[in-house]
Amino acid sequence: MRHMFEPVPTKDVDFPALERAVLRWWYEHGIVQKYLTRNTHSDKRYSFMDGPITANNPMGVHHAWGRTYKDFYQRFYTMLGYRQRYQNGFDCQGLWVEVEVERELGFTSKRDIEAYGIDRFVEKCKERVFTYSAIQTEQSKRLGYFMDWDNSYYTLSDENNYAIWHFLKVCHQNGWIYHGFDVMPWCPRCATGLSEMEVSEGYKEITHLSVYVRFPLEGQDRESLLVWTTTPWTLTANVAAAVHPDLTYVRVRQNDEVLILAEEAARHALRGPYEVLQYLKGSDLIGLQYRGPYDHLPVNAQVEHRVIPWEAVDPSEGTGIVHIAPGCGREDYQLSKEHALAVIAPLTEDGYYVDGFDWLTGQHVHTVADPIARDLETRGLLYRREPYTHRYPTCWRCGTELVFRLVDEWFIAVDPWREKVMEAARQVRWIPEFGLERELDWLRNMDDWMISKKRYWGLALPIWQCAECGWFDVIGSEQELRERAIAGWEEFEGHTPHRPWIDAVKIRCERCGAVANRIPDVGNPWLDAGIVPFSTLRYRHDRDFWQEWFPVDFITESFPGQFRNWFYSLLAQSTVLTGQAPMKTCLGFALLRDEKGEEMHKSKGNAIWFDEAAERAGVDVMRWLYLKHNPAQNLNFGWRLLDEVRRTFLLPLWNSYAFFANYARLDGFVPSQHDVPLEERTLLDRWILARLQQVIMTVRDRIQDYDSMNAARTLQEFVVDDLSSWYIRRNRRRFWKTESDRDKAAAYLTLYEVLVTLAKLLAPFIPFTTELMYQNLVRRVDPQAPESVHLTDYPEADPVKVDLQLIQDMNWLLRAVELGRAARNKAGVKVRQPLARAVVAVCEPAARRALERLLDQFMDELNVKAVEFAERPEDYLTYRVKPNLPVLGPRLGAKLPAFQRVLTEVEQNQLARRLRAGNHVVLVVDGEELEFGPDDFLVEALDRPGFAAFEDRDLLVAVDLEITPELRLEGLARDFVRGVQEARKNAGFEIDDTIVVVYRASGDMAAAVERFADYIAHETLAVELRPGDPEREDGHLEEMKVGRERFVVALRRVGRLAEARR
RNA sequence: GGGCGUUUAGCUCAGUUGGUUAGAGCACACCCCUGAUAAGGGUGAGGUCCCUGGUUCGAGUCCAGGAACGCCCA
Repeated sequence: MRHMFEPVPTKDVDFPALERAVLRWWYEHGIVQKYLTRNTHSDKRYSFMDGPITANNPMGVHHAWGRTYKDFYQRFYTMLGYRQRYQNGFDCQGLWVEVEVERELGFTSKRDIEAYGIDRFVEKCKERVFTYSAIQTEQSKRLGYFMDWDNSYYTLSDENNYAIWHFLKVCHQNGWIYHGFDVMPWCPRCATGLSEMEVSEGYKEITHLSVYVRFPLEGQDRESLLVWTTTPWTLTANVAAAVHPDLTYVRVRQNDEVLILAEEAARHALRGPYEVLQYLKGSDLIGLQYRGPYDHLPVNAQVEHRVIPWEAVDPSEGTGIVHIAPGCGREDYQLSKEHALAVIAPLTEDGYYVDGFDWLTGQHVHTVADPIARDLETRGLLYRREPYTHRYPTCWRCGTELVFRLVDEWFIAVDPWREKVMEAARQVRWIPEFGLERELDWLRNMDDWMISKKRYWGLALPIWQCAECGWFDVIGSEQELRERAIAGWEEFEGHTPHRPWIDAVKIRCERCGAVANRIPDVGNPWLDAGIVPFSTLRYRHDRDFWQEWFPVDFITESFPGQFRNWFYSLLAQSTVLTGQAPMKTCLGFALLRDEKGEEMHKSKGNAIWFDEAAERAGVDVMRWLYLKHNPAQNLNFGWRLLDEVRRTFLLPLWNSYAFFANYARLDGFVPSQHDVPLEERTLLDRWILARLQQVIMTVRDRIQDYDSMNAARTLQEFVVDDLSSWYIRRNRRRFWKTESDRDKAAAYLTLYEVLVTLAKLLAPFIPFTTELMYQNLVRRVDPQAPESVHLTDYPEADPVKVDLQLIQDMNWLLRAVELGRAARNKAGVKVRQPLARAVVAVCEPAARRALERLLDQFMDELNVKAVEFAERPEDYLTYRVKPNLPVLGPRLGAKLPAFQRVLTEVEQNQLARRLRAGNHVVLVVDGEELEFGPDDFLVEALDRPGFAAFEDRDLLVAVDLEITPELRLEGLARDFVRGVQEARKNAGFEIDDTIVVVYRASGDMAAAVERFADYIAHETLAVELRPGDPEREDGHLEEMKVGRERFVVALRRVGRLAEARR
């Protein structure tokens, strides 16, 4: 028993339960640790850099996709003997964490946080990060992800933060860091700006009061530009009016005034009759000065208002003249820089008007639309008002309508190094290839990098600024800060470099000598992630180590978004510090959607959580799904798809493995006790081994090219088609025959080799299932073997076993078999019914040789007693070509009879073949050459009487349909066997139970059972087969019907074959 | 407005350097096989390979122009 294989269950296999057991075993036996250290002394190294996962929530199935790639490629290189770091990373800092903590604490604004205490709040953020990084670690382990989990990096670490300080210092030394302004979407309730991503989540249909307003021209009497806006509050900050320079505008007289607007807009903007006085081009209006609607406010005292050009003006809505308020709109602000316009910022953080706005000062931005409209009306500036419904951004947290607000922020100028970083991007191999174009497009067009955010939890930007004179400096390290600190160091010492502790430290203004404070802003979180190739590779402290691992060989992340986030920050920071890209290959993958292709959302109820998927479907199924998928394509994830993977791949693999293990166990087969040289094995044995070598070569090649999709497809095809559906099915009898001869050993050895090799080949894909296979197949019988499949070497192809000729020959056989089955199918003769002969017509000598070589397989598979080769396919399948009268009638008219005569004279088979190939033919009808196509004819295929044939290009297979009484009895005997086998199964007998069969049959069936009794007994493991009265017997009773024949059997278990054998 | 991608069977997708008659899975119909397989196989039906033009002996594949959809940027 010691060296026997374990039995393998095949009924209702609970893969998730098996996986949990394997997982436990791995960690109990230190397998992961051994995996991590098995190449410690290798001179080959493979450098993978993990993009940090946001440690803010449990893992989703979309994370599992990326983490499967990460694990997969690292496992492959481990099995190839490469030394690696296996370091995972967590992204810790940023608003996303703050938002969740705010939610936990029930906060709604920054004021709540400040009241609570920034220090306590920041600690809460850290806590949350550690909570979820621990959860994600456990989930990743469940995924089978082998990493050095105790060595994970956290972007909140001191080292990561100080490494960014170093980067910013270098930027500052180059003079790239500056303080500037920008206009951004702002939630007045939360008192914070929102990123683009946040904004895009919160669009709603909202109806606003829109107004048409007169901007009276300077020096003209009762003549105005007509402008339209959906945000009346911004009129208080108006400084310009924009027109499209190429568009046609009109001056129109209406009542006692003149209005100017786009010609195209006049019809929908104006109310009542009007008279066009003049047409002009937009460019004619540029430079005109006008009186703004709120010139009388103190803030507008010095502001000049004029008309400027803007190509984006669209006359299909509004008036074709756009009101410009640079302090209240993003494009407006951009235009203010181009045209040197004044910038008026009317709002406080909370959305109230600041001083200088007269009666509006102290009013809230969301309450002033109507008062402003009334005010304009009173002063004769309102042309008309109109409710307007549009999609408008709201805060995704609290639903408040956003406004655009001018804020002061810190930037890194990018123009000085834009070209260099583009060059670095070109050094990277992008998968898919279009990744390069995307990245270059972003790099070409990106604005200066805004690195500040007015929040609490994040990188403390190391910028100290003098409140007196505006001087600022960037601190590059903790040492530098300590040296330059003039106050607050004691307060800070012992804390992480975060707010609020870091804020206590002051330095001396080098320009005016005053005390300089750290600016209160925190950093952009992509700085945190982009510095990782430095911070985690000891760049600041151990350059040799860094040199060894940098640049990294491989990174992989979901690409939508990352071109302007991680990929960007990686390239940018590395280019600034080293002038080169930090990675050699970047594999991007698309988005994970639900089964219908829609985005998964908690609120929609279509989200699938990782834990749920792992427990319901199992992670090997998930991993196979991910690895088999085309990464460039969105993945429509769902239960049906997971089940399909289980059914179409994992089960056939498992059942192949179970077949071997269970029979080898019964036979007491021990691989090491047998040796059958290749040349003594059957053709099928040699064929499956030859195919296996091909598979090894292809799979290695595909993985090395980061093409898991085609590696997986190759393997699946091999497992399902070659191994399960062909090799094992064709060879079953060799395994369950009772004699233990050399042929049986050859079969076992062959299947064993294939399965063990497959376990290793598949180990990086499906680590759990392959471990189960390996433990049973290898470790049970060879305690000297590596302890785990994940400690073995990746298989290498053995050139001796490659046999291309045999593979080619087998392909001929497979094709011929298919045709034979199709022919039987056509005639409605099932395969279980033996037939006297098949006829094969082949043109190619190579094909005939191939089939002759594999003739026994052909005969057995098609259940025929003999095979003949024929020269002329038309002897077995002839064609008749008939005119397609509804088509030809109208065309040929009176020539039709002549045409029909011609048709009977041409060689029908040749004509048919040409037409079936889609070719046109020329026929001479009444002395005229006419061309005809396949649609002009009806082609009928006729079998030779007594035969059924099927052909495909250069190969035809026909079967002789004559069923002699002898053949019929044999067929019935096989039906009887099939019935008894079915009954055995239904009775729940073991495969090696021997039985007594009592049956009742009549007519031909009775004759068949009698005639083939030995055969039946042998096939069904019946020690006794006796006619009688099944109803009165003990045991399992079953009634069967085959065609018109009925029979009843009773089955009783009497012993076990295995006992008899041993 | 610019960039990138996608478009192949009802649905989801493969399709190598241009090369027989364009494939798979799901779904549908009929049939078959099965003591490893609650699996699987065969056949059928289902195609304007988005459109137009070009290169070529030959284009789903290469080139040009266009359309629809998606993502990014403005």
